[in-house]
Amino acid sequence: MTQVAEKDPRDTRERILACAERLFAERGFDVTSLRTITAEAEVNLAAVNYHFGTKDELVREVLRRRIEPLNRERVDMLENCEAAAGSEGPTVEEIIDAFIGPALRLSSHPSGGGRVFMRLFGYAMSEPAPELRDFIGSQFHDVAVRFNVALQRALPDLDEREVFWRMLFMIGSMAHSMAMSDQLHKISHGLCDPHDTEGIKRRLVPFLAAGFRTSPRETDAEDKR
Amino acid sequence: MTQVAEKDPRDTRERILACAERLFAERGFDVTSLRTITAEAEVNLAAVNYHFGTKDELVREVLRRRIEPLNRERVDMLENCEAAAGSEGPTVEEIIDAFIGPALRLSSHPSGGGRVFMRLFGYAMSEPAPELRDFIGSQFHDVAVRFNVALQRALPDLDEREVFWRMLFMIGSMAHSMAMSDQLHKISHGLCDPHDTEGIKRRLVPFLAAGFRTSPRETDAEDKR
DNA sequence: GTCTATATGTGGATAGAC
DNA sequence: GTCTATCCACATATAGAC
Repeated sequence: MTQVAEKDPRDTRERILACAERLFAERGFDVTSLRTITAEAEVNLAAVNYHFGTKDELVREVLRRRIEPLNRERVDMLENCEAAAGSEGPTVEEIIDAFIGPALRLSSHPSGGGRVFMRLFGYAMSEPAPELRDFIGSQFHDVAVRFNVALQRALPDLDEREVFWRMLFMIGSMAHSMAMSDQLHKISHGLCDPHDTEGIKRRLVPFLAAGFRTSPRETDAEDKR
Repeated sequence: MTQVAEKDPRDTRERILACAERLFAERGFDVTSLRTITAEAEVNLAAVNYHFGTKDELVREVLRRRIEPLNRERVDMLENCEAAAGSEGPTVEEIIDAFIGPALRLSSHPSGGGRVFMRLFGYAMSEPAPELRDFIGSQFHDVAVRFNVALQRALPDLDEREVFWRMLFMIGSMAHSMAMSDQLHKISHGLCDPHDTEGIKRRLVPFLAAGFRTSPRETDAEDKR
């Protein structure tokens, strides 16, 4: 009957996930050993294999834990602004914001780990390991399709292919901005503050919206040879 | 006096670099062992340490070998279009093309390795290892400054900070398009051909130019609170 | 410059006691 | 669920003969 809570059985598991996330973000998946993770989390080495089976499964769980709620929020935001917009549909800015906003918001969330994941996220997007790429691709497939449809509707001049390309550009600029977050301050000689996620969004959304809105005429002309 | 050329001493070194580049791109720096590289290149394991000292130095040399000529070409193109444009300076499109064109051209170069490096390049940009990040940053520093100046001149409405952010977005979309090149075909259900580097450029340059040209008014308004 | 052999370290994973 | 002890594979790097 003391005030000290008895050990939550999920505590170990959560501590492993939190430390793994941070270390993966700082150093990468491969160079971070299970020994480093368990030492940092102050849990036993064997606990990882007990809770997650293998290191690969731990990596996937670290990613899944953030990506799933993130993508849920994206779809929620998209549906909300679609409902609010009525028959003419939401603007390009609103759609882009529904895609980018949740990711940037996560990174400024006070509950630790968000900002850490921002880097991890940007990094994981271009991880070469084929199995991991496939895993990440599968996590994003439905959302990508959902936003592609919404963008095609908002931009009737663009065909499906053109929207795909431009979404790739959008995801790239977002992921890169996130992956570079800790380097940016130095590179820009203090001019850009990577922690200012509001500022990033305020700059990125109009930048991308202008890109999406530009006429595809030039490319079409050559495609039809 | 046979027609078989005697072994070029640089041959071993070059074969190591070529195989390392390909394997790094396919699997990542850390998981690719020197043993895999030397087996593939059909050279002795110890040859790596003889020619490059350490694995880290091999990694840097693989990157340097492509980045240095790439960045030279970028600056050359920029200077050429600046000279041709006269006093009013080159257009945003020309500047963006000078930055992105050489990278995409490298990827479609017939001499093998180019397309491979495209993936490696996109991947290395967001590699978390701090030493490698610093190395890559140092390789790009001068070029980044050079293009920042050129873009500021072409876009007098933007201040240095805004140009920095937009360059970050540009680099992100470029690097990501390159890193994703082999996945894109699948994701888009065959709609997008990642080998079509001309097509990428034809889509990416107008997309980015429109983003760069968009008015920074909204962001300024809030910055000045 | 190239090879074999090896020193030396570290990794992931598991068996089995508690 | 948690721990210790350990197995075993594989890594980088080097010493020293050719």
